Amino acid sequence: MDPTKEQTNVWIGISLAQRELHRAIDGALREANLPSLKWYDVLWELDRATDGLRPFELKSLVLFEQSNLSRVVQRMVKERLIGEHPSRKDGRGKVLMITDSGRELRRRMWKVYGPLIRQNIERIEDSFDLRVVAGALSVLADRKSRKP
Amino acid sequence: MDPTKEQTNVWIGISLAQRELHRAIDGALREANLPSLKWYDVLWELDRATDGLRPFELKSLVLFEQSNLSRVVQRMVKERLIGEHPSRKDGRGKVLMITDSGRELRRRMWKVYGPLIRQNIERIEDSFDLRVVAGALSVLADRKSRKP
DNA sequence: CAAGATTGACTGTTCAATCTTT
DNA sequence: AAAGATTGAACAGTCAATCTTG
Repeated sequence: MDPTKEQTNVWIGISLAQRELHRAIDGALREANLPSLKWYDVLWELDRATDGLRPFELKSLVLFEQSNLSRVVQRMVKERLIGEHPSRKDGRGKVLMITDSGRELRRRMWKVYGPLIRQNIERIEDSFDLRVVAGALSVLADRKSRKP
Repeated sequence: MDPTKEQTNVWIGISLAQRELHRAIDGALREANLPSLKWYDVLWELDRATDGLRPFELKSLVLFEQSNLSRVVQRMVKERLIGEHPSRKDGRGKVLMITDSGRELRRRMWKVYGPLIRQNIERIEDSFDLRVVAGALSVLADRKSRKP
C-alpha cells in the first residue's frame, strides 16, 4: 500500500540529508587532497580491529561487494596504508592490518571530517533532541529487525 | 572541533538508514526487472513538469553532474522513456519530455517503491513522531541555510 | 566571453567466471 | 560442495576539453 505523506517526507529527508552531508564532506576531503569517505571507513575499521581483519569480515562491516573490496584493498596496499599477511589459521585467506601511515592518514582525515559533522548536525540541536533523532534512525539502520 | 557523541550518532544513523533502505529498494526493483532509483527520480521530475524540462533544469533537480546526466538521458531516450525536442526559444538546448511508456514505467516502479517506504518508515512510528524526525532532517537537507 | 550540452579518457563498481582451500 | 578471494569484461560516473549558440 502507498506510504503516507509523513512517511514519504521522512524517507526524502534521509536521502537529501545524506546526499548533502556526503557531498560536503567528500568535497572538503578532496580539496584537502585526501581520499574519499569510503577509504576512511576502511581505515577506521582496521584501526579499531587491533588484530587485523580478514577481507570477508571487513566486507560485512563496510558493506562493499567482495570484488570491489578486493580492488579497494589492492589500491590501499599499494599506497602502503594497509598491509597483507597470510593467515596462519586458514590457507585460503589473508589478514589485513593498518599501517602507521594508514593510522596517520585517518587522523588527518578526521581533522576535516569531524568538524564538518559538528557544524552540520549542530544546526538541528536548537530545535530537536539529537537522541530522539538518532533513536529513530537507528531503527531503520538495523536490518535484523526487518522481516525477511 | 570534534563532534559530540550524539552528533556523531545522528550522522551515522543517517548514513546507515539511507544505505539500508536504498539497498532494499534498489534490490527489490532489480528483482522485479525494473530500473534503478536514479531513473525513477528522472521520471518523477519529468512526470511532474507538464511542459518538459531542459537538461540543465533537470540536472539541478536530481543533482547529477552535467556530463553524467547527458549519458543517463541518452540511455533513457534509447529506451523510449523520454523524448527530446529542440527548444524553440534557445537554439543551444533541447526540451526533455516523458513518454507514455515512461509514465507507465514510473507507475510500475512506484508499486514496488511505495510499499517499501511504508513498511520501513512505519517501523519507527510507534515510538517516534514522524513530523519531528522529518523536521530535523529537513534542516540538514537545505543547503541554503548553511554558511558558504 | 558565458551558458548549454556533448565527447574521450580515466576511475571506480559490478557481474560472472575462476581458482584455491576447507 | 561451500567459503574466501581474485580476475576480465562490461558499465556507470567524473574530469577536462570541446563545440555551438546567446
